Amino acid sequence: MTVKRGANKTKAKGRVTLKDVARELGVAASTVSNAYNRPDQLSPDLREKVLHTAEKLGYLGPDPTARSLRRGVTNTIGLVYPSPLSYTFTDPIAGLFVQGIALEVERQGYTLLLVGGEVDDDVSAQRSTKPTLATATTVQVDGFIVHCFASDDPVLEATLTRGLPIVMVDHHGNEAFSSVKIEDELGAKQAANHVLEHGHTQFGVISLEMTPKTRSGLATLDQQAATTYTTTKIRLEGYRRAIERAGLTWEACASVYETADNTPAEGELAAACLLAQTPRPTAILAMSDQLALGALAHIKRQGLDVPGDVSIVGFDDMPGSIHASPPLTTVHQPHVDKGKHAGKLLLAQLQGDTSLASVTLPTKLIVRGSSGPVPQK
Amino acid sequence: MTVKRGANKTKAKGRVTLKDVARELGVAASTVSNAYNRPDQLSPDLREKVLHTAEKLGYLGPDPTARSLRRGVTNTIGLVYPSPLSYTFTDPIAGLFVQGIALEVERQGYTLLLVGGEVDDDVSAQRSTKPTLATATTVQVDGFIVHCFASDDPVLEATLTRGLPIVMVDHHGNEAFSSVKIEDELGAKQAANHVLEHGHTQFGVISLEMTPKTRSGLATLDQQAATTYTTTKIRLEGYRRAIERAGLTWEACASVYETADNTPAEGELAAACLLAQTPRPTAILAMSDQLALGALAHIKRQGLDVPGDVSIVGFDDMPGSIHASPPLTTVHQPHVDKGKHAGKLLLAQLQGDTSLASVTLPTKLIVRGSSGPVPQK
DNA sequence: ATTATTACCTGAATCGATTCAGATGATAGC
DNA sequence: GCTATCATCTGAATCGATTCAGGTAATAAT
Repeated sequence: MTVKRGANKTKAKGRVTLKDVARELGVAASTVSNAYNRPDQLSPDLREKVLHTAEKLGYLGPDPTARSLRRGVTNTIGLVYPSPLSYTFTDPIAGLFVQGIALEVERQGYTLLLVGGEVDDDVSAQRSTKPTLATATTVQVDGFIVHCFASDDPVLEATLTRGLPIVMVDHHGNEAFSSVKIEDELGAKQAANHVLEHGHTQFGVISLEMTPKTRSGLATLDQQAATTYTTTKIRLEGYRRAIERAGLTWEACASVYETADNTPAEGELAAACLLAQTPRPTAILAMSDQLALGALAHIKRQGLDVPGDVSIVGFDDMPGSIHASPPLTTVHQPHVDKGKHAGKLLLAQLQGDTSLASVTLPTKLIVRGSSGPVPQK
Repeated sequence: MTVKRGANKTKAKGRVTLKDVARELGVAASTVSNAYNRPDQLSPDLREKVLHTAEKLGYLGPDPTARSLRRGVTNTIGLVYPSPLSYTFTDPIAGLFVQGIALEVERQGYTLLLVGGEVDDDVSAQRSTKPTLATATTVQVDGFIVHCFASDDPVLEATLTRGLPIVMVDHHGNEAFSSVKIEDELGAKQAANHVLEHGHTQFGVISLEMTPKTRSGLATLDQQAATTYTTTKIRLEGYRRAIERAGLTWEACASVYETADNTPAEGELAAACLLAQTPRPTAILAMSDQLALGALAHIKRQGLDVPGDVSIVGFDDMPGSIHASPPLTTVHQPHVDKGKHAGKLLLAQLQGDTSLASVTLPTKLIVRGSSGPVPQK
């Protein structure tokens, strides 16, 4: 790594404002404003002069903040995540969702503000000696798209107090907002049924976080029942219902491992733990492809064959899962579409539509190479 | 897909302001402000009353825009891309870069505003009947991180006119700003040398965009020379120098295909075209893994073996490349680190550091399965 | 008992624009 | 020649807070 340093230009001290331009030219401030915002309100001549003087004086154009204050509009949409952005964007599917939102809102002139949950470490603790409000309450936006799991999440609450238009994403059970979600339960059932049809009867479930205060490890029935993250809860139920519907008993046939992070590394830990159970699961149901891919890596490293010894079914169909070896069987969900719908719904609200809409997108099982019949013997 | 609609709550009409709270309580506005911003400036008793009255009246806390105007600070960093966000986030490495930035700036209380280039289609043309300034000029931020290729890009120019602190990323040749880049030329040389060492003498180069107005197709020497996107230009030079250094002639040994988008689909087109050249290239040098992966897919579909018949070397080492089959040989660049350095450099400027720093991060050749000796025959 | 602190609170100025109801003069209509 | 219309431009109000130099009254110091 190479680093070079040099001197910088001196920074402009006193800022040039619209008023300065007006004074210099002997015209009213409103005229200068019009030169920028309503060219038809003044003679082309004068406008030319205004623009020219502005340049001469180093006026950089109307200050966006002042304009927003006066107009009452920011042309910005807040995309809120419960976790720090540095974690959120660890997951490749975050980008797809952003892409979808952008597809809808960008051409309407909106920009996207990323708002992450609190970073909790000593550095931020030190920062919090200053009186800080949750960033969600201090952010300048016209509306929010909230990607949130738990109803009691502080970030969510802070966001709600803003009284701005909101669209909730992947959040089940709160009918007070417009929302976009997927068929989580159906998706989980599809995954489980797939391996059930292949004769599997022992399952290892790799679960996403169940509550905000989470740690890696096997989850007891009680812990499972205490799940507050709605997506996790519903997928878990999907797995369970499918398994029970097949005449099996959940407690006897499925071990559930709760992960603290949605990362391949956690998937590896989970797999290691689940493979140590007796009887050993022959099928792994993972709530995300990130986890599934980690599990896959670990299992192969143990010298076991996938799907010969163990079948794996993921969830999300993230880009890359198709390239795994073997390619990952997974439950596809339309990430980009989710973003598009969220954007569309928020846009409608911003344009005054007060009706409340809820969109549920379909999931689809994609059978690839990581799943197969239960091993004989 | 399921859609439900229902009635929404009525929206609050006249907004409750700090002044309303002050009036209701018979105190000065400054006191209410202090209740929120400097609790030590008033008695706990009164503060309690203020907060309570605020809640009673439905006051949502200090308006962020007004606060920003007064304070002269937004606590927001603009991340500027030359292309629309909907395209930018098509590339998985965009997320990694965001992650890196967030890692640095998030805990300092900054949020990230995504600013994309102009969407140019009929819809936005229709929008432009309104007098709109480039969004980069209307966005409320304290500073910019600009990810930009061409020096003459209008988005870049608009950004510069703001007179705010800036860090340029992946932009070579402009020493007037702090910047973060990678060893692009070295990386390209590493890629080319790798296949040269394996005896290859016929190359197909799959290039990224060379200019803003670009279209897919073979690029003549003139077109290559006219490249304005600096990253493309430098990588191209790297390939070329390595090849000439090996005693080969660029024109005779390398066909260059320029792609319009950095997508696998374009990579496939490029591969199709390059394979049709005579003599047929035995090694493909792609300027991104997205392109390389597309090429790989196409070549395998043609019944050719990689690396048996054709070697492929990518660039970027994006997540997923390792899972390709065969795993992709590529030039690794530290995406997250790039973000971190950009964030750090901007933060320094925001804190008053006026020195100008330029960081160049190393690249590294990662040899995996997609490259091998030149086919005998 | 007098002065110095301290704790708590207020008023007015300010941040940088936008907006809209007019004022002014010039042109057009009859 | 007189009114109506039009094209330009201006002034003042406003958006919603923050800040800082004081002002009081109560407490502490001498």
